[in-house]
Amino acid sequence: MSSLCRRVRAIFTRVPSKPSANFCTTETLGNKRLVKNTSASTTETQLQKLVDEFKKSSKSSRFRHNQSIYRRTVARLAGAKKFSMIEDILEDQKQYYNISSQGFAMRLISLYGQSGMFDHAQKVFDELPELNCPRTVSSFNALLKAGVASKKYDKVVEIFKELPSRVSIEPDLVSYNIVIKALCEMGSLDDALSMFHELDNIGKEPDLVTFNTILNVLYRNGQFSEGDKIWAMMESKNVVPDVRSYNTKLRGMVLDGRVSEAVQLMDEMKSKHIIPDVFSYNALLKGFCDGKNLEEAKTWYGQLQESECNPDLVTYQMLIPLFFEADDFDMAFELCSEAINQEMRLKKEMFTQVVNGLVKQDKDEKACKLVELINSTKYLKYKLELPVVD
DNA sequence: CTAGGGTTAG
Repeated sequence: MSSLCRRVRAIFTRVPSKPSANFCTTETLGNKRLVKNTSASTTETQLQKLVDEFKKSSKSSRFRHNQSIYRRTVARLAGAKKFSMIEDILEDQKQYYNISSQGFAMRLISLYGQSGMFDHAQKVFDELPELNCPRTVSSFNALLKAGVASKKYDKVVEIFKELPSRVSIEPDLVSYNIVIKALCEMGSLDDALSMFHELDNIGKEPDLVTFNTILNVLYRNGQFSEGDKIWAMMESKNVVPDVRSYNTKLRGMVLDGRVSEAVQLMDEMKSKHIIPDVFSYNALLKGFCDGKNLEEAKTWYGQLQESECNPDLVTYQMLIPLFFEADDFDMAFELCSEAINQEMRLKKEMFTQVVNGLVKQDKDEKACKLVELINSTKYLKYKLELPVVD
């Protein structure tokens, strides 16, 4: 291998926590040789352990009060597509008396929704009376939301149409907001808009959430003047736009190529004491990334750092490619370092590009520094190989 | 003590 070739090599290797788990076994199936990595089954075992621990812990009512541990655990299992494990955990919860408290039952519905298991969510809703839990508009809304979360938009619309009369529930504004959201997500913009306009007829006033949902779908789809009309309607109804309203408008302007107007809108927000958040900054940064405007991107990244909010994964996923594609590997290096310090889970490929670019520009010291920084982290699941430097 | 709705990139 030529030395140049070796120099630019920065290959990622998986380093398991225990070396003994590193070996691969091969087996033959017909004429194919399959490589079976034992770390897969290690994960399986770990997750099963997690499930067992969880079920044990949930005997304690104190544990059951902890919402976030439910979310995190279920999210992790869903990420690994271990749906039967999710079922195992959540069905197990039904034995506890507080399932009859509406909040706890709704949590199950919502957790099933979050995992994409809408049928299970629906089953919990159907079972509520047996669980001594009254079905109300709140649990109905939890079910609708579960449908949106699991992207079963047709189901949301269907349930909204037929279920209330069957179980005598009166949908409220929250129900409408969720269904409007579902219609937006399934691309039925016209239906979403007609439901929005129909609110008036049924004696319901759209609120901030309704407006933000509609504004988002309009601006996102390039219907800028329609969005502006809705914006005006919102103000005429004395619904005060919040940071999310502004963010959706910022993204609209950027999508429309009006980046300097977006900058002005940012000033307008500040003058109205609406503090821009990381979504606001990301919206502007997207504009500068699309326009390959490195200087403005640097400036606004600086503004973001000085602001009360922090850059997030989206910020770095936009900015790092902007700079390495323009061969500004020094800036890419800075961004990577900051991202790592904030424990951002960037893809290994992104780091490879930066390391390779640094090596290409003979910035070996930085290249090595970056690799060492990555390898010293505990939160990243991969390791980099040090570039071979002459 | 546990409850419901709206935002970004790739």
